[in-house]
Formats: sequence, structure tokens, C-alpha cells
Amino acid sequence: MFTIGKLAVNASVGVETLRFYQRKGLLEVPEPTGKVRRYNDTHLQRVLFIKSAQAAGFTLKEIKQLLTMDASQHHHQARELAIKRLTAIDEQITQLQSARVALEKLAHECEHSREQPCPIIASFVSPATD
Amino acid sequence: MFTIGKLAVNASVGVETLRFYQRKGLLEVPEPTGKVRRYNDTHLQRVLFIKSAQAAGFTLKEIKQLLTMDASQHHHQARELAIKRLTAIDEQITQLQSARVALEKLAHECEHSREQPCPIIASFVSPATD
DNA sequence: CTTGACTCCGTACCATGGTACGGAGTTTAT
DNA sequence: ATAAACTCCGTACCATGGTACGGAGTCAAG
Repeated sequence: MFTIGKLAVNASVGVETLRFYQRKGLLEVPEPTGKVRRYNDTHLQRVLFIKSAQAAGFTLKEIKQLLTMDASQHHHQARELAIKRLTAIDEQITQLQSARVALEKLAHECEHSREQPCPIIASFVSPATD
Repeated sequence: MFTIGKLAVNASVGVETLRFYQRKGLLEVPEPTGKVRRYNDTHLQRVLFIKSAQAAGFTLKEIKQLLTMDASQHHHQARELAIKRLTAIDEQITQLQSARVALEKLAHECEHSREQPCPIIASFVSPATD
């Protein structure tokens, strides 16, 4: 049984973040034991779920959907979300990789072009003046 | 010479986006020719610059810095920004790739686990129950 | 039994990158 | 010369994911 502060520490998030999740309906607001609300391991797992889903790039909105799904009933919806995310991740990786290649080239050129105009600044206008 | 609407079409952005860039000091507000402001190729190049720098993941704030740099004078600063971005891109790619692998595995498992609890929903709690 | 730390709750604020609105003036095509 | 389309400008609003503040109440340790 944690107070919200302990839960925050255990989940490595801020107290305000937890309250924000509660406002967003992502985290249950437990009935108070006495006057202060107490959180248990289920709450902790929930927050950890949110964090790992976020790490996979899901938005809080999507995470909320995942959370409202029953694991034994909604394979299909969950898989659709996962595949949608997978596709988006692939696009993002591709796009980052090409930006990476371009930037690396520019940084390198910049290093070896002392006294001439900086290729980084010059480049973006017409990308990759190869 | 374009009006703002033509500039927007040519740069494939919205008029409101251009005005937003103007408010942010990323795009010059030209003196009006008559009563309407006219834009030229320099403005178009500027917007295209912004777009390609954005594609490389620079924030508008960083782009503003790049824009205030003189190409023949600020190699070093530009390179620092580029390298900083490069590092961030690398981290991001790594992180996306591991999320990708995990998600793909889950999606696959989900597909082949009919009638059992959905692994996607189950997984995030303790990542990769391998 | 008090003091300091913590909780509760509402509300406000932050950055980021736009998007929308509305009224007045201007331009352009017919 | 008139209507449609566009411009100008200010201001407000949007989503996303939080962060901060402040007053009142509560809890735990010394």
C-alpha cells in the first residue's frame, strides 16, 4: 500500500503526472483508506504499463484504448493498434535514417570546409546538393 | 512575386503556418507592395529550409538559431547543433527499433494465441515476458 | 502534541506547432 | 463595377503531455 508519493517514486514519475493520468482516466482513483487514498501493486503495474506503452510510441489516447480492452476478448483491436503503431514506427525509422545520413554528411563536410560557407547552413535549401 | 497564398501553395504549407512562422521570427514579413505584401523566391527558399530542417528533427527554436547564423562565420555552432541532433536521432532510432521488435513479436503472438489472453495487452506490464 | 512532510483538489500555466475566426480592406476576373 | 477570392491583423483556440501553485486538511515521528 503506497500513498501517491510512494507510488510516484516507485514508478519513477512525478506525483503531478499521476494526478494527470487520473484526470485522463488512465489511472484509477482509489477510495480513500481513512482520509488519504492508498495505492497498491495493481496501480503500480498500471503506471508501468503506461510507461512501456509510451516507450513503444503509443499516445495516451491509444493507451487508454488498450487499457479498456479485455485481454481475453479484444485480441483483434489490440493487434490493429499494434500493427498501426508498427507501421508508424517503420516510417519514422526510415525517415530518421535518411535525416541521419544527410546530417552526418553535412557535419563531416562542415568539419573539412574551413573558410568556406558552412554546408549545414547552406544545405537545407536544396537538400543534399550531392 | 507571390502573395502569401501562392507562397503557401508553393511551399505546401498553410497560410496560417506562414503567419505563425512570421510571428515566431522565422520568416520575414516583407514591406507591402501597394497594400499587399509580396513574397519572392528567397522567402520560398526560407520556408523550404524550415521544412527540411524540421524533417531532420530540428525544432523551430533550433531552426531559428540556424537561420540567424551566417554560413561563412558559424561553422562551429552549426556543427554543434547538427551533432547534437545526430546523437538524438541515434538514440531515437535505437529506442524505436527495440520497441519495433517487441511490438512485432507481440503482434505475431497475438495472432497465434486465439482463445488465450491477448499478449499485447498482457505484455506491457512486465515487458517481454520471454 | 506539535511540527514538518505529505495529501487533496481545483485551477492555472508551460512548450510545441500549429489551426481557426472574423471583420475590414484589396485585388482580380468577368 | 461588382462579386468572389484573397489579404491583413489580432486574438482565440486546439492537442499533447505534462508541471506548478496554493490553501486546507492529515499523518507520522520525536
